[in-house]
Amino acid sequence: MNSGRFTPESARLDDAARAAWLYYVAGNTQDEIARKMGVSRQSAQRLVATAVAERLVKVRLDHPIGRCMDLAEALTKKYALQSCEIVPSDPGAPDLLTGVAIAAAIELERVLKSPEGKIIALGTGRALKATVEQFPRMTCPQHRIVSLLGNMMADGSATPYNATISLAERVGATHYPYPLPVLASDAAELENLHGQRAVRNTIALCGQADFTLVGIGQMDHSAPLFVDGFVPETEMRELAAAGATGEITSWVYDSHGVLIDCAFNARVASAPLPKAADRRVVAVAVGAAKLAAIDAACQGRLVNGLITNEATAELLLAK
Amino acid sequence: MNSGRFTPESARLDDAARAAWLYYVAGNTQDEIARKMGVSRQSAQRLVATAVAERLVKVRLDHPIGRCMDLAEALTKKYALQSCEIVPSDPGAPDLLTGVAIAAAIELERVLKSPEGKIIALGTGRALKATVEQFPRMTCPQHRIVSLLGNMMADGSATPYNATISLAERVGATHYPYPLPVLASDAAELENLHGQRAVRNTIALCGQADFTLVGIGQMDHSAPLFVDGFVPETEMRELAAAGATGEITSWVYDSHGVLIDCAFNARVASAPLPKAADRRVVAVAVGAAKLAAIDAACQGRLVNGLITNEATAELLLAK
DNA sequence: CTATTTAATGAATATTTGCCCATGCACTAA
DNA sequence: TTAGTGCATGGGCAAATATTCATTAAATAG
Repeated sequence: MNSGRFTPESARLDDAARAAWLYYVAGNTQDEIARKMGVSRQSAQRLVATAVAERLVKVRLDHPIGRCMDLAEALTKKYALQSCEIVPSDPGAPDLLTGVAIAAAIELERVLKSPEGKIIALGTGRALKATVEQFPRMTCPQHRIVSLLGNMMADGSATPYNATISLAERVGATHYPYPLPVLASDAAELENLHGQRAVRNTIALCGQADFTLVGIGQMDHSAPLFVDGFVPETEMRELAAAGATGEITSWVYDSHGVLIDCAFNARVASAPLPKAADRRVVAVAVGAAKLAAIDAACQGRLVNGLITNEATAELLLAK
Repeated sequence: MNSGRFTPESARLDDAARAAWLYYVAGNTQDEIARKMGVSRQSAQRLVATAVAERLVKVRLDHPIGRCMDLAEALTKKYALQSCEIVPSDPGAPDLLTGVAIAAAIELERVLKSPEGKIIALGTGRALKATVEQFPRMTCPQHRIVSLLGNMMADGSATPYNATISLAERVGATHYPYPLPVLASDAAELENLHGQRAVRNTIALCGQADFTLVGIGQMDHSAPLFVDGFVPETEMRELAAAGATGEITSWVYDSHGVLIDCAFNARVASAPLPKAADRRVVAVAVGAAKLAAIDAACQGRLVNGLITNEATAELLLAK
């Protein structure tokens, strides 16, 4: 079935999807698929592999693993969370994002399935990007998806960890990107930027969000803010000295989850973190490096929901 | 790590879910899972197999083709078909023939790629014509292509929906047109026509066809037989009164797919529809107007293969 | 306590899958 | 037209997975 008749690219994906269906849904061997589709066994293998690589194949596990449920309950109690989801860890790869990404996608899906139009606010980062990649294509134009912060550096270049646009594309919703850099050069410029009408509107939407999904950044040498080049090493050291423990949408907080009153936070252009306790603000974060940052964010009620994995959950409870 | 904390059964499923998670989400080999969970490789394999058998693992294909394959499977079951192919619909043009034409051409191509000489029997109509137009030029003179019916009207003029000749030209195979009108004026003339040596030979070939591809005609006011002028309005009304639901190569059948014993069918000059269940008889048909006709043809086993589109398939299943 | 049945285990083996590489075909630029 | 480049193809083989089967451990009845 080597249909190269229309656009070759979409035909290739069509065939890949078809092979993957025969493999995963119908339970054929690759040999049978090869015969049925009229290609060689190796080609059939490549088609199946393509479908996986292109993320056409989504696997999810429909079983609450007892250990994870226990951990979720314990964390909910410890931090007075509204929701907590723990996925199994791979002991060999405790920082793997796929698992939590699937869980977060399922959570998000639940919100987006609602027939009433909702406002979804998203942060940025690797965890958010992985979440959106797990998201199936669906049609729900009734919702609005808004970005909590920009992903531009001061010079206008962008980081690739933008979740809002990809998610909005997948679900066909209207979306509101955040048309500012992450950091202003000083408080005066910031005021100027925030004066723009479109920006004010976007920030207002963020405040009304029915569901807010963010990542959590640590503030050590492996900090996303530092690694991605938003903050130079000198400033990182200053922040560390001021007690900076973690960061959500660039707002830096201390070990109790209280925003630090400092020059850096005065330059942060992101939307304010939602205060209202009745809105769902969920963090997706995994890894020992983020431990203190996650603990602080939960303590300080910066978030009221957490999606993480078994290994991280155990460390949090041992803290 | 075999947590035997609660009932042994739920612990077993917990372990199965965990193993499946490590396998499908984290991408471990069963060997690695065995080491991590402290069991033998075989046990790890059994855990993964258990999770699949217990349907804990849900695989979803995030591609339009996936939906089509699900529909194909459902239709195959509903009508006990040997083959079923569903192509995506364009919601804006649900009756567009291009998609099914490509699918039918691919199906045909597979048969013609065989090195042994095959006999291919073709009907007529817009769907068949579109199919042949999608057919690539190839050289396979080992096959014989035979027409299941004529396309002349009683006065000798021809409709343009002839597939046999164009297909034979494209592949360089010998072909056998059907040198009769669609309808004889009465049973006596028909007997006379069928007595011709060439006609008898052609009909015999049709009976031996390895692959038969036909269209399906509806029998309402938009019926091809009526629109193309083979049947006058008065006779259409008579046929409708007799329960005529659809038509394949002009043989008219009722809502259960049983040929109607009537004056019209007694005048049909086309080759008999293949009876043998071991020969592949595939219909190409699309559109809400043809719904009842397709349903009846499948029910009555007039065909054992179906090529249609998503929209039509959904309507058929809802029937 | 023993005999019998049942289920679980891992060794051995068969099947299936993944990957590398030589080959050849199509396309491009000269 | 031709040489060059890239890319899909399928053979061959190693790795991974599934299955079979004999053995052992656990459960149950007598």
